[in-house]
Amino acid sequence: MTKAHPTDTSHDHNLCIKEALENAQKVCTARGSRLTALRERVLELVWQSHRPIGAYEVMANLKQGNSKPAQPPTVYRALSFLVEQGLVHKLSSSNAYIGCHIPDKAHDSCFLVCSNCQTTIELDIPDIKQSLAAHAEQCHFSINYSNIELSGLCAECR
Amino acid sequence: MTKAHPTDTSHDHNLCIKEALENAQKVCTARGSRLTALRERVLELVWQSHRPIGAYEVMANLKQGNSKPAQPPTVYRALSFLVEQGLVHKLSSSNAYIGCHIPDKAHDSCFLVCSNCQTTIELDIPDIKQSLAAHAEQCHFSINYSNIELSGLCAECR
DNA sequence: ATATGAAGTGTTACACAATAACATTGATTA
DNA sequence: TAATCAATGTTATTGTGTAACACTTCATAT
Repeated sequence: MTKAHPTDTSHDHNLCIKEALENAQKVCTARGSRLTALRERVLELVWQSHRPIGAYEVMANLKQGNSKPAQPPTVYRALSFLVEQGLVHKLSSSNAYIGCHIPDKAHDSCFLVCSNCQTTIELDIPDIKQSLAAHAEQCHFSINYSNIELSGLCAECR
Repeated sequence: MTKAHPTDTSHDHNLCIKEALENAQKVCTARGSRLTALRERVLELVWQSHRPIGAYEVMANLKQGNSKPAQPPTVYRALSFLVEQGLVHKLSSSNAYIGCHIPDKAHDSCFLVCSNCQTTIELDIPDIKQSLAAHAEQCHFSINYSNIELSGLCAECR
């Protein structure tokens, strides 16, 4: 099931961020990968945004905040790391990044992106992946990675 | 069902292209939209490519061929028109365009993209769309447009 | 036929997205 | 502590897409 969404005023999003960062640390140490200060800061910025955030937006926020400013390659490297680790997903239809709620286990997700407010919900839909794999198999095609982005209107906006 | 793929040597792809162009004309006149010379030429270039083709690649091919050279806005406008009309789909994960086999009726598709040879198969999967809509509805989300891109290995490459 | 407005295309310049290549710093480990 | 590799800094460039305005072509009504 999906956790409360950032725009959901009924929850403390700061706590949400804090949990995500702590969880990320746990995940990384368990894997022997390093969540450096920069990477953690970028992850924090991604989580702070209430909608998918672009790389240049992350960069701008780094400059504004108390962090050391960074150039595009630095930001992209941090984001790539986070995506590799499954801590963050990239939405290719908007070139934007969003924090992952279930970074522990590898998974492909399905995203519901509101075309009005950009609020984005991540769904875990194993049954659909099964079904897609079956369809693909009929064409003798084997799926490695699935990118599913659905746009429409969220509960608030419709 | 899916038509023969461009890389399938058992079929005459030129015929394929010719049919697609004729069909496009039919569709457009039926709708009262105009498939101009430029738009038709761009559509032809998209179909000629044996894999999804980028906007700048289309532009380069226009310059090379006997067509009048064109600037980016011109090419993007033509491509946008073709996408609007459903004659062409855009793959957002690769910023590339591919001809649609079933332009007559509005539909969202699912694409199987080979990560080795970029061969791309378009699947029509109404059952999965149903299922996705049902999942979305549980979050009070209504889907307008679905973008499903699956990468993996095609029959040839695996 | 021809004026008129809308749709389409041309052109220039620019904004946004991403990476190549190389220098430097920081963290392990022999 | 020297050597090594991972991470970050830096500069420059490539790739993707659009804003804004000029010009042309097409459809239609008069």
